[in-house]
Amino acid sequence: MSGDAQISRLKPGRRTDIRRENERAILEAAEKVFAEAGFGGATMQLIADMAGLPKANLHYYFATKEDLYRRVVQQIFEIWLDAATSFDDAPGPVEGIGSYIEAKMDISRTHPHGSKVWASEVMHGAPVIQDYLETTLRDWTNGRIAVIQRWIDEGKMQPINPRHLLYMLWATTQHYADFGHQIQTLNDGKPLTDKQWREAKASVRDMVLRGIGAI
Amino acid sequence: MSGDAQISRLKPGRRTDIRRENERAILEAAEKVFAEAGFGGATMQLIADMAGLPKANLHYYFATKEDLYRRVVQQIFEIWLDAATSFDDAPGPVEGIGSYIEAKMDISRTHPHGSKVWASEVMHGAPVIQDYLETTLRDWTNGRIAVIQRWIDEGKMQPINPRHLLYMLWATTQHYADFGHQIQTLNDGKPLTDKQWREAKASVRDMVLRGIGAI
DNA sequence: TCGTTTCCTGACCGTATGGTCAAAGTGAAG
DNA sequence: CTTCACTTTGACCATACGGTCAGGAAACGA
Repeated sequence: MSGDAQISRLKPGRRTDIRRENERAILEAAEKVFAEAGFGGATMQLIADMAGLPKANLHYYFATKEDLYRRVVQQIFEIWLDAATSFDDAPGPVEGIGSYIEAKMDISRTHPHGSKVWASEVMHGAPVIQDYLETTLRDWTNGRIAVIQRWIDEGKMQPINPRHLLYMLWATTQHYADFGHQIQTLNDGKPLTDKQWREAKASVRDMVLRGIGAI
Repeated sequence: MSGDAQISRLKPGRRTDIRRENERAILEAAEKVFAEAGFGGATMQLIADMAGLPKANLHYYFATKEDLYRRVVQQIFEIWLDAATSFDDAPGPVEGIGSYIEAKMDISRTHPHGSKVWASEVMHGAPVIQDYLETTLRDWTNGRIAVIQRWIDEGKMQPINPRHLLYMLWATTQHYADFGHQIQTLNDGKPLTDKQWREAKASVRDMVLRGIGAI
């Protein structure tokens, strides 16, 4: 944990805004702390400090540490689901999978903390979001597998196993968030520049699309 | 954390064996607990219970929780380094990268806990093994990049960015360990069978090798 | 057998953490 | 201004955790 600056907290304004603004600041701080320390290593005190609130105030908005954690995990899950819309209404794998990769790479750059929290949650056996895996994610996966299978049947790509293609998409894109520290270290300790991010996206896109015989 | 059985601990035997056997049992239990709970969530008591030893005995062999953790992380790192020998003395990418993928997929199956501990460590900013990243891993990476670049120059594969290929190799293979729980859930809650593992390995291998234009 | 080193372990300690609570502060409606 | 619901907060509590220690048990060499 480095000496990070305090998360910005805007002026409260109206009564309704107070709640929304404080919840937002808490969630933003929590996402960062959970990502950097894990659920067990994170402390409510640290989250409170980063959000610029007394610890007792956190428990006013979120009853328990687990409640707060659950909300953070749900957030990234919904962001990822949204990113998949491009998948469906695409004529073929080049557009569908290509844009999905781009979207997920963008999220890895803009929401690295959320990605890490998700990864941590799944690695620990998904104690909090197991039901999501068994319902929403399972349905989503089966839907996408059907789309990919259709593209295969239409001869638009090689007859690969759609399931393992999905795993490859998740693995390669999220790697840039979850292992961002390792990547940065191997990049002479400096974060990837805009140009390097474009190259990363293009590399992943090209290798995957060529890998499935779509280009 | 599910109600896991106790780690097997063989009979002590001679004086020298006692130390080796107990350290082995502790490390095995620690790997599992750190993987399932994270560093912050893991407790020495739980590791002790799983190793079948009193907590005070853990501190006899490992001074602190961090010492124990460091040893666990080093273990998986060395296992991965060993798996890379196949990379060097290969005539081309099909053999070199192909066998590297197979080796890393095998490790994901046999050492899922270690892989998770590594992932967790890197996600948290590598507080314990940062020096490894900056020395051993960086050197290793540069060496492999040189090999890949040679293959490209020899026309044995497409001119992709070697660095991003390495990231793809790490991401795709380790995904089967780190996100094993998610994969199992999407596999009707059942662990992958031998046949499914073979298919996973073949899928990753084929997609990657085709993706770099090696097949 | 005896002395010495290594190993074992229950009891204990200081600290940090998640969570509680009562009392005070504050904005808006009437 | 008064009222009332919403918000804020310092002080506090029970618990759990990492780590310590002293004394006993077991293995080993002579």
